[in-house]
Amino acid sequence: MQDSFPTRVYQILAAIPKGKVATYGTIARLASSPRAARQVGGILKRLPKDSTLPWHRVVNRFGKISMEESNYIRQKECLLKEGILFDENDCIDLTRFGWAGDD
DNA sequence: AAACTGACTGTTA
DNA sequence: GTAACAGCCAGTT
Repeated sequence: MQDSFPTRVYQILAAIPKGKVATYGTIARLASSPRAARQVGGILKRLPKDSTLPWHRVVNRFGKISMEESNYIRQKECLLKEGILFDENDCIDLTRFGWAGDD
């Protein structure tokens, strides 16, 4: 496809199965830029207000939410609501909930 | 157009 | 085992 990077990220985001999470690296890889993990975060941070994309399904490679506290709480709530569980360290078990790009 | 920034990641110290 | 450093690359100013 010829879409620009953010567009690809949006489409990948929309493709994350409910109850799964993707790391920035995974999304970057699927967006054909394996080293642009950072940029994925940059895009999510500046997501358009009218976007209804499941941005909350994106965490860092440790399965940990990587943002300031206010949004952190909001994201965690969303994930819990989708059946994603956090361990005592507030980390998601990526071996269980991590999305490999194939459901 | 050039420079700065960052919701990451992998490697070294 | 934790802490710091450096690449990375696309968005923003």
